[in-house]
Amino acid sequence: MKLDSDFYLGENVVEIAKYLLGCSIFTNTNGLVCSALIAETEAYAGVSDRASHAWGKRLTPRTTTMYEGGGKAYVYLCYGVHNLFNVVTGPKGIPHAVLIRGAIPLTNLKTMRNRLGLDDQKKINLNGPGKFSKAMGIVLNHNGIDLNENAIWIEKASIDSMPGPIIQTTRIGIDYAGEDAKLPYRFYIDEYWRK
DNA sequence: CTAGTGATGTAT
DNA sequence: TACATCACTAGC
Repeated sequence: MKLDSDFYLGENVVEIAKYLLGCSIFTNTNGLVCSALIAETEAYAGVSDRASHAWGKRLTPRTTTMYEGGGKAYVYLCYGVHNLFNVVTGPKGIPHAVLIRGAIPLTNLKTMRNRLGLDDQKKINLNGPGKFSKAMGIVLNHNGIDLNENAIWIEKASIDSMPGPIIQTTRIGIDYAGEDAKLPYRFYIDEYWRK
């Protein structure tokens, strides 16, 4: 069952980032459906968070999606190479987002291997936001799409996919954010990887 | 450790 | 119109 559309409208982006751990994310790209279990997330807390693209109420062509209200996909190109996927959360006008940083492959591993250029036997590692998006077939065109539709969606964790201990720590790759780089807005499921 | 990548934002 | 920057990854 897809997450309720009201869920994405929640005010507390940090709580949402944590809750998304253990949920399943699905993509249907060019008719190829893949799914993975969300194992690592980061919260970006809107206008007051120096690490956020929307810091200081910045509203640009790129960040418009973040202001459109929870339940949208915010996808942007990082380092000219990687399509990073975020879940927009919060009420309309509040540009909160959760970056999906890592996942465990669940279904259609063959398609993921093809997209990653891996051999048949090789283990698929989605331990990084760029790799996650690449394997799932998420590209810039997905920016702004509705997560209640059928291109990308998230389902609630089932009882038997409930994760073990969750680690809460600082975010990656945001040294430019000054004091806000110390905020404990990153979450991951301990048993899947440690970094 | 370092190079590569190109859209995006900000300043001319 | 120009230029610096970047929520990363692969390969030493």
